[in-house]
Amino acid sequence: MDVSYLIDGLNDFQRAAVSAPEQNMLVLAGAGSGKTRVLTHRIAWLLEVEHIPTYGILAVTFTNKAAKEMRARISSICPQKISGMWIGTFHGIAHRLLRLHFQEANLPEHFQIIDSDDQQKMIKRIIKVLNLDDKYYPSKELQWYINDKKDEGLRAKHIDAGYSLQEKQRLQIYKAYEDACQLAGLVDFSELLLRTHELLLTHPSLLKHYQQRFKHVLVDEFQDTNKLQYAWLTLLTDADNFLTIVGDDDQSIYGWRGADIENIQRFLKEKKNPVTILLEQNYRSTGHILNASNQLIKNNSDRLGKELWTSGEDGERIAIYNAFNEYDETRYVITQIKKWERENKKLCDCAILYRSNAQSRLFEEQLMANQIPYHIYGGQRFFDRLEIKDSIAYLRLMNNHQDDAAFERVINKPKRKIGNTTLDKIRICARDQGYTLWHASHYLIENKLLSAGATRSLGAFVDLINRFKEETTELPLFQLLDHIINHSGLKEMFANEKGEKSRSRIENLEELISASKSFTIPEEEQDMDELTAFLAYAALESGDNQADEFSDAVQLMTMHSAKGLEFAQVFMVGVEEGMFPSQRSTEDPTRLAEERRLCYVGMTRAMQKLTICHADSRRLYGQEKFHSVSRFIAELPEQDIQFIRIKTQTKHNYPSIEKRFSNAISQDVLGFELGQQVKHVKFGEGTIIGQEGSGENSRLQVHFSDVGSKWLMTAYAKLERV
DNA sequence: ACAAATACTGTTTTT
DNA sequence: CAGTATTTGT
Repeated sequence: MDVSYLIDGLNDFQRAAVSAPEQNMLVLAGAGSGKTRVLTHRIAWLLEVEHIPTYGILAVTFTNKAAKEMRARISSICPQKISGMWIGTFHGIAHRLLRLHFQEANLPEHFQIIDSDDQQKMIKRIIKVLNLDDKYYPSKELQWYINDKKDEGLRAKHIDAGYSLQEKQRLQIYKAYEDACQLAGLVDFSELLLRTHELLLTHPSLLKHYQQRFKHVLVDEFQDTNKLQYAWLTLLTDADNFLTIVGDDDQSIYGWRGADIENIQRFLKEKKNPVTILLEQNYRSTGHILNASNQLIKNNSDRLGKELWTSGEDGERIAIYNAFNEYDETRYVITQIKKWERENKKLCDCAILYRSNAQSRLFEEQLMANQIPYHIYGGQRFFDRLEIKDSIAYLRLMNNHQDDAAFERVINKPKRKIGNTTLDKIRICARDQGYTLWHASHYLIENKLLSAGATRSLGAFVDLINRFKEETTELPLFQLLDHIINHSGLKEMFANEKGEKSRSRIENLEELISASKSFTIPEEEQDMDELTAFLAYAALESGDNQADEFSDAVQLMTMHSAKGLEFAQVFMVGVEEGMFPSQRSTEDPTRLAEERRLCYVGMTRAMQKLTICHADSRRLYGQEKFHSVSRFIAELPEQDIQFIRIKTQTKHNYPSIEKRFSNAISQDVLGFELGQQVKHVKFGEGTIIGQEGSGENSRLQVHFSDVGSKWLMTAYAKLERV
């Protein structure tokens, strides 16, 4: 059979990876080295050449987006083989296994997935019900604690509190949370993985079955795996089968949420005869960008070692712009974008990358003011919206009456006269009797333990849910949702809300119904009923966030969310000590190294043009902060960068200084004149010695006796005439 | 049960 | 400073 189409056009190393014999393999794939291509072609190779059946392959990713892309690309290579192949996220695959083996996993048939919001609320309730002070035990911290332990594979019973009272109480909360989830049939994100791991560990025959089935397990972005995910993968491939991991230690930027970079070394040490293949040829960026990125990342120790190169041009040098303040930074970026636009290049090829989300605000404002379309990534996801979660909660409660998280959410939404007093009674009863909230409600009603009014309201709620269930048993999903939204009072409640929100909420509800209408059960999950599959979809899939990705707009996002993307022109902004690296990372070398990797990720997003900005001063938390240039900028080699300075000269063909002094300026620039004595809040007294631009964007050069000459934005510097 | 006042807290995010 | 969370007062 001719399989040349699988390796044609690949470089030697890519080809080696794709056509390697069946073995444990590490593909160390640098940024822009054609990683996804290699991974998908490798899978096609296994199918076509090694004759692995489709069900013999398990491909794991972190995000749904990546899974979707992989599926699409494999199917474009060998369309007839795609069905039946397991491609999914860690959580998605774990969920599928738990559904298939819910009994062995000790879960109720209609168990539900809760997101971290629900999880926090559950924990909060448990802390309260245990009579612990939430001052000493903030739910957020406990949530962290619990997820941390789960990610290490530890349950409450595995942990020894020693003599620490605090640890003892934490464990008590952890335990109570575990019990409450078990009772209610709820599984949080970490639990999906932990449960699956335990399922395989405690059922050797099942484990053996999957080991024999999955001849090859392939993992993308392996540097982001945590301890539990590693254990999961190695357990699954601890037989006559193989594990292929693809990743880049230099792009590990999720250590703070448990990703363990050591997993790569662990793989090399623990797996049988692992072969390493390096992909270093970069098909994305120019020589200057690559060289500078290489130099930067060399400042990290403990790297596996990798150096990107290109056969392409050196390109333009990296521009380093030293802004006076954050306004000037924004102004500069916008000027550059306008210039780009004038060259008839596409706005969507430009990205503004920042370290923290808060930095997007000024850019939004100014882009809006300049009528430049933009798109911000990382907003709230569709299924996370309040109105959507409320509607889904009704679905969940109908599907599984014991779902405490859903119960809490909708019991008094819309208002049905069930207040805190009644709710607390239900919670306490549930705790004392070991019941779920639904069960406790029944108990309280039957034993007449509530006031007449409360009994009536609570009874009405219980009846409502039961009635819904009866009325909708035979309805298709979208009609079911439609029924709930219209008859629960939710729609009315949102419609009566004041302001813009009301309209958008109703729109979202309608979109939810139409989403459910077009929802189809994934092929590999045909065994699930429609409702279960949809609920899982709502919990695990964020809902496509970038709906308008086809519109031509400047892209704004954090450097974290830029990973995996590429843009012709990239602006990295706020590259200052204290911002990037962030203040909190500066003391700890491990975290600093991660910041550096993040910088590396940011830089390697750029294909042609990279601009790095830093501002001398910016307002932060209501205070003016003075930051020095980021050490990362200092680490870039001189021959690859170019410092941009604002020209004092009349590059825009303005009249000469003297002329401007006598006419245009004085009215144009808010009444300041050359030679005028002024006072600045921070810099003291000085003399105006230069001017540039006009109106909002005009700048004045002022010579201060204390700090020398500075360029100031006229509109923001708040200069006082002396 | 709700609005208003006050306190608090400021990386990064997917599932 | 600005946004959220919690507490307070009616």
